Parts: sequence; C-alpha cells; structure tokens
Amino acid sequence: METAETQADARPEASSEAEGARERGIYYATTPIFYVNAAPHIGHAYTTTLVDVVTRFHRLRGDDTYFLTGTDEHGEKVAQAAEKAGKTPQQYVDDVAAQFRATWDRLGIQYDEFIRTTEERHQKVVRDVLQRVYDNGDIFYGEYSGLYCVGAERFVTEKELVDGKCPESDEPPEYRTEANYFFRMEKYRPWLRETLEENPDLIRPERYRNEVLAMLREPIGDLSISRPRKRVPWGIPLPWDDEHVTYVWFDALINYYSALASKGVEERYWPHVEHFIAKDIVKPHGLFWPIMLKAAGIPLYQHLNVHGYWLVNERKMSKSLGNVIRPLDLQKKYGNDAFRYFLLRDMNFGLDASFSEAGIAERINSDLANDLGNLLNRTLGMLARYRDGVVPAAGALEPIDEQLRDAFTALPALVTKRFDDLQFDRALETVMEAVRKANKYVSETAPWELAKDPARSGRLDTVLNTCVEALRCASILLEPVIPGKARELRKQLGIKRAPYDFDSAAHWGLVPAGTHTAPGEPLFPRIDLDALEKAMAEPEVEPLEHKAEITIHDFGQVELRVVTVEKAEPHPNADKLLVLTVRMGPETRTVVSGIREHYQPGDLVGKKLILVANLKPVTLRGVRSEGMILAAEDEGGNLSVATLESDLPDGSEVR
RNA sequence: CGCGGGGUGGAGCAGUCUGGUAGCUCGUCGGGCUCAUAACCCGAAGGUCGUUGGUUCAAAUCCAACCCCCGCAACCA
Repeated sequence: METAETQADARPEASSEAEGARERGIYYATTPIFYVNAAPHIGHAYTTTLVDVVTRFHRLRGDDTYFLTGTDEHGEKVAQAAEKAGKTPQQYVDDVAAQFRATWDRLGIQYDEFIRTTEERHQKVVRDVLQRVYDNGDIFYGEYSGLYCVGAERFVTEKELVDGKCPESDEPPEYRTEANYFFRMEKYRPWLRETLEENPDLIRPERYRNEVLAMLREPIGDLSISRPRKRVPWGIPLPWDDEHVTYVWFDALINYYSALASKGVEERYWPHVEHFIAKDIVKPHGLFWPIMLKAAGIPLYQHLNVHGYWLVNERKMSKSLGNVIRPLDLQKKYGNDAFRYFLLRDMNFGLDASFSEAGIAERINSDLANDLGNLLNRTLGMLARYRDGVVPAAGALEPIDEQLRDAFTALPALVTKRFDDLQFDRALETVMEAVRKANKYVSETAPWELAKDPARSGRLDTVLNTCVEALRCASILLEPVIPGKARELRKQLGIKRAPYDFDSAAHWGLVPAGTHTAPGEPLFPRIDLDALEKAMAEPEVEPLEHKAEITIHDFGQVELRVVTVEKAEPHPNADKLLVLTVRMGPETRTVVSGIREHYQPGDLVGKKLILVANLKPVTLRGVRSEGMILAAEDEGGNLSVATLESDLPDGSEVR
C-alpha cells in the first residue's frame, strides 16, 4: 500500500491540467446473480472477470464505480439439489455461495458487493416492488383460465391446436382455471417495442436486440409469477398472500436494484446501471426485466450487454458432457493475470469463442511472454548493462522516437473507444500493436551498437528512456486486465509510486531520470507447449457419480425384453426423435426414441434391441410411445443402442 | 416455411452498416540480429472472400435464390 504522500507525489502534472480533466463519471455494472445448483465454470468466470475489468477501467479513469455480483438461491432446483446433498436448503446455499465468493476472491475480483437472494434485505425490496406492482393493478390472481392439456401438462393456445386437439398429446384440451398470480406483461409489449426502436443500443450487440424484437412481434402473454407455497416452500412469500411464493425471475432480477436500495445508494448508482449477461438469459433480461421496471416505476437500465459462450471442442460446455472448464484450475496453471488476459483477448464480445488449452498457452506465449514480457526483460537487461540499472534522462527526440511516443500516447483515447464499444479483444490488440512497435523500435535503434560508441552515449540515453516510457504506458493501459502484472512491471522498472490514472498514459516522460530499476523474475514465463501436451495426455479422472443403491427386488420391477425392429421412421414433428415399430414375441409396440441424430432409420430395421417393456406409455409430440430402448451415451455425446451378444428370439426377458 | 447467428489464405478473426488495390494474429518456410523469456526484427509462400445469378464503371461489401455449419425453442421414456 502506498502512503498518501507518495500518491500525491505520483500525480502526474500533465494530467491534472485542465485540458486532460474529465468530469468524474458514475458507473454501476452487474454480473447476473448465478444460480447456485453447481460450482462456477469458465462462463461464470468470464462475465465476472469482464465486469471486474470494466469497473477497474472506470475506476482508473477516476469514475465512481460500483460492481455488483451475487447468487440466486431460491427455487425448486435449489431445494432439490440441497436434498440430494443431504443438506437443508439454507445450509446448501450458504455453502455454494461461499464457493462462488471464494472463487472470485482467488481470481482477484474486486466486487463492491455480493448479494444473495436469501438475504432479508433483498427479500424486503422484492416484497416492496411486488406490492407496488400489485397496487398498480399489474398483478392479478389466477382468474386466468384457458385451454389446458392434461397430457402435455401445460396451457395451450388456440393457435397451436390441430383439429381442435393438442399438437403434443393429440388429446382435446379442457377449459381450466389455475390458481396463480400473473404479471400483466402483454399490456406493456407495445411500450417495450417502442422503447427498443427508440434506443437502438439498449440491448447490444444488435443481434440480441433483434432477437428480443422478434419475440415482441408476437404476443408474449402474461407471466406467471407465483407458485403455491405448499409445493415450493423455498421462495419469497407474496406480501399480500403468503400461500404463494414468487417465481424465480421476479425474485432474482430485482437483485440489481435491491442491492442498491438496501444500502440507500440507488439514487446515485441506478441511473448508470450496465448489465452484463451471457446470451442464455436474454429473454428474462431483455423482456421481463424492462417491463418489471416500468411497472414498478423504476427507470430502465442503460444497456444490456450480452456476450456469447465459451465452446469446448466446438460444443457447448455442459455438466452432462463432462467438458466443464473450471476457472480455478486455469488460474492455478497459467496465473491469474494471464488467464484474465486470455478471457478478454480471445472472445469477440457477443459471439461464441472457443476454449482450448493450446489456445490459452499460445496466446500467453505470443502476446504476454514474447512481446510484453520480453520487452521489459530486454529493456531491463540493457539498462543494467549500459547504465548500471538507472533510467537515464532523454535528450532531444528524433523522428523514430516521436513515432513510438505518438503511438503510445494516442492509445488511451483509442482504448477508451474500444471499451465503450465493447470491443475488448480489439482494445487489447491495439495495445499489443504498440508493444510490438516498441520491440521493432529496439531493433531499429540497436542500442547495443550505440553502446559501443561513447560519442553516441546521449542517443543511447534517449533510446533507453523511450523504452521505459513505452513500458510504463503499456502497464497503465493494461492495468484493468492484468492488474497484478502491471504493478509488477512498474516495480521492476523502479517506479515505486502509486498507479497513475488512465490518462497519464497519454503523456510521455513521467518516469524521473535516476530511477533505479529492480529486475525480477520474468513477468510472464513462457509456457512449455510440449510439457502441456504431455499433461493433456493424462487427464484427471473424475469419479463416477452413483445413484442410490437398490435391491434385487427394486430391479425386478423393471421388465426388460428383447425386441426386433420392424419399422423405423423419423418422427413427423420432432427433430431428435425416431418412431420405431418393434416386435416382442406375440406383441407389437410403437416406441419413440431420441436417437435420430445417431441412427438412420434404415440402420435399425431387423436389429435386436432391448426394451423397457413396462414403462408407463407417454405421448411425445403427438406419437404414443410404449416403452424405452436401452442405449449408452458417452461424454462426447456418442450414442449406441444396447444389443444382444448372440441371437435370441424377441420377447425373451432380460435380467 | 418456428426464431436467430455464422461461412474471408493451414487455424482464429477484422473488414460488410457508409461498394473502389483483401488486412491482423498464430502457424509454415527463408534471412537478420545478439539487449532479451529458443525471444525479437525483416522477407516469402498461401485466399475464385460458401454457391449461383443480378445491380454497378467497380461487389467480401448492395439485391435474389440456394447449399453448409452452429445456437435458441421444441425435444431425448
């Protein structure tokens, strides 16, 4: 920690002049509150790191910033996960919330606040907001009735009906009234449409705005916002009817506001709110949330900033595929700052990005080790060799020096523009471009030649000083992304004073002559790709997750039989389903099976498969299925039906 | 005809809104340098910009049709 004195000392004169002065802004940024039914993965880490970077950036520019993250802890799934873990819901959410906090702490995330939806201060604001919306008449009780299909277990619209029957179950729906509270969302549809038309960058990038506009072209209906407390006890009771608890989105979204309101700072920060989310939750944030705010009389957010997914081997990451990437593993392996740099540099905001160990290692080696780290290292080496580790004063600048200076001093404005445009990858690339120019500058000025000629000693001073200045500027520009290493870089250059503000990177000549360097370990050690490959060859084996033990009696409940496939054809109304006609001794059954992506219908005809014969029949997208075919699936999503080792007649029982 | 995104040298991307010599990083090959983390610097090879047609003096960019990939939704008994 620097003392107040050294901080005052560090204040660069140039940037306190009027021309550089900028009005102090306010910036409030949020991550989603993450749902606590699993441990954090790289996607959570990306959003959170991103918000950490943008808030650090704004802080460095002198803005009053506020960074909110947290956890979403209500709902049925949480209650179920708790039960599975053998904990009470409260114990369970306490544990997972602690896990998220610990992850963020270890990743160096400097959030101002961590909110949990089970906290009383949040629940109070949720009840206030609900009451306000209720009093406005925008919430009504389950007088909602409509066509309900028992087979499909949901309400259907008249538009959906085929010959007066439900398209899913092929049954006629019945008129039914459900006891629930509904939020009058449809009423606000025209308003939201207009709002989006008038504010083209409210939701950005544009593709996600288009998506929301597309949803708004058709009726969005009213939103069910409650569940009977008897069925779902883990939630916030409605203030006017404690027999019902709030539906998860109404509870969760309000966190962005409740975190401020519960501290009495909503008037200061709310008008500047920026939400950052991944594309999977565009609908609640782009549709429900603006309407909720409108109905509650709270001003709309500034922007909804939507990013894509990290894909692993071109596939979406998921627990069932077993390809979940854990941020702490990467942080441990590559270091915090390098990991952060990779996240920001390799994702084009809004689009999906692909993650691979080779990718992160290559990025670190080329940008951070070879370009930036090596520039520092060679500059320190030359200073030590030619100037006893002391930064010399610059003489008159020659054109080549001025060009490098200008390349760097133009950066704060450029980087700010990129950040404002959400082009974080381009922002970093812009900085690295200048760093590469600095490396080029070294080879063109060839200090090792200058050092041989005492008459050119002054020129050598200027060149070395210029390198130091370039590094100082780079360290400031990269400070939001690699805060630890940026500080380390300055430390090795001997700059002991507090960090400069962002705009000081627009000014040259701020490192005083006579500064003693303090060389240390390489800033970013190169990653050995061969060693990495070897390590990859021996992946860690995760233990299998077992189900609860059953008895032979339990197993005996299942009737398994050999069947012969007589006919196989695509389901007329579903992409992933095949409709099989199978012979089982004297009987014939129709079975709908989700194997269409793996088997051509013709491949299956004549095959002997194993059928769960006493499974309760269901109707799947309009076709009745009388059993289930056994199949195995691996982590990569490859699928194979279970078949017989040697031929036995169909109808035979499997035990 | 459910909704949306994408297809640019070996890989990953920019450029497309506002037509005008196809650019960046990585990789490959050749050379240079020696201050430096086998790094850095220079040079080269490599692209009919998914296909076809249209508009235009001129199309990666505008228009139309089509092909392919990927998400969402639906759905895996």
